[in-house]
Amino acid sequence: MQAGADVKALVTQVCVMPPAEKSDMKERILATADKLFYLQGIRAIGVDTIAAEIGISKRTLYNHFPSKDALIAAYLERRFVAQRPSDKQPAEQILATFDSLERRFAAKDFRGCPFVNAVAELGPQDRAVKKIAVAFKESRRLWFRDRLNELGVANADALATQLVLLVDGSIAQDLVRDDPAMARAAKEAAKVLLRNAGVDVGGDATKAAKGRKQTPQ
Amino acid sequence: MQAGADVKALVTQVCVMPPAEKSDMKERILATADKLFYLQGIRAIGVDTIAAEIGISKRTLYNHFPSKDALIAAYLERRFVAQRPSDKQPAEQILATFDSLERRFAAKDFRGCPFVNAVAELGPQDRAVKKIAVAFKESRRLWFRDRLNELGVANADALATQLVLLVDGSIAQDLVRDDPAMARAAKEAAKVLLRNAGVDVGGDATKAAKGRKQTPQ
DNA sequence: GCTTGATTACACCGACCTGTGTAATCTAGA
DNA sequence: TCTAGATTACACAGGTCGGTGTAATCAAGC
Repeated sequence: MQAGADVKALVTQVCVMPPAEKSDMKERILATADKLFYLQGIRAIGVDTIAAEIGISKRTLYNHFPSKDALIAAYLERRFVAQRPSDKQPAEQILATFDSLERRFAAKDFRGCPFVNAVAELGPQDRAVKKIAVAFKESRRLWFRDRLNELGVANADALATQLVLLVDGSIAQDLVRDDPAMARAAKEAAKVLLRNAGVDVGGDATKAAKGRKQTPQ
Repeated sequence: MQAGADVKALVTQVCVMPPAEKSDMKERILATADKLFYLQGIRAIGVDTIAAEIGISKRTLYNHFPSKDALIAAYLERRFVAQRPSDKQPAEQILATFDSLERRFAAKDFRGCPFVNAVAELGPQDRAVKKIAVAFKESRRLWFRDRLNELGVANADALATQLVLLVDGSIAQDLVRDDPAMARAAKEAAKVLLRNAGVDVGGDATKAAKGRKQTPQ
């Protein structure tokens, strides 16, 4: 499956359906699976647990999903949320990503990146999971790249990669340390990288510069 | 358990014992558990599998470890390898970290950070696992900070945090993408951050600067 | 009323899991 | 040779897991 198709499918799912209507059983199952899978882990949660949490029979769950694997795939696809368009300046949008990250870190139900976690849990053998995880990571990288291109940055592609490293790095660090400050650290690093690429991100361009001394070697 | 104690225990374990001697059963179990846990996942591997892989009975395994949890803890503690001292310049040491990372990414048995994976797999409820994961992450951060202090960098602490973000970010990205270039991207970003802090990392200090035109390095 | 489809309860399967109990066997050292 | 500890095979307990089969129930639309 491709990134574009995933996003399109999701947008259809989210936007076309009347919002309050269709409290579909399938959606209820997915929402519950999402909560439990994400918070407790995919392997840690059995289908019985999900059914019990909703108050339905296991048979009903299996009427909507042919297998747990299918439920896992649907869970990840549902997590593949498209970034909503913004009218802010590209540089602000990029930096706002890290503010949003910090807010999510502070929430006590944050448990890292569901895609990375799924790959870590299910292993590289699970091609389907890996595929959607790659698609998600790449979609975010391309989002950064598009913003950088809007800014006229020359090496937008390489810089976009570096920015996603900061995003995923802060997520991994927060996962083990529970420290939302990781997002701020990532933001500061991002500012340096952007400034170095000629982007005006406000503040003094040489603010953090010049550690005391260093010996030329 | 503390980071310092862990490192000390490990150094004892590794250095004091004659290398070829002591093909201890305990060590054989640990080595096999390490391979299987790391490559396939902790939850995916049962104690029977480990025993069968070595060719011993499950009873023997339980004679050396009181429970699977204890084996998991020992596995992670064994992974807590101390960085060996280097005579290279601090800046080189820092950058060499990313070269080493790239080499490990290229190996086909690389499966991300065992500590992050364990936390992702076992969940935040497992306090013991989380504790050692935090200790490991912090020890690496402190290693960076020490090198930066040797360089006389002013905000060594903040910069060290940013560097570990790049390390963990590249690990997470490589885990899902299988792309060793993530390590190079992290290294380039690290160079920019170091340069911005006044560290001489070789190459033109303003080469990548200023948006528009420049040749790829 | 009747039909159709969704949902229900519930038993059950085979597989795998961690962990234990036991009694026999092997091996190294005094 | 005797002893003590490690290791063995093997059965088994008690549990969870994913998944299925079946027959009853419920609700909506014709």
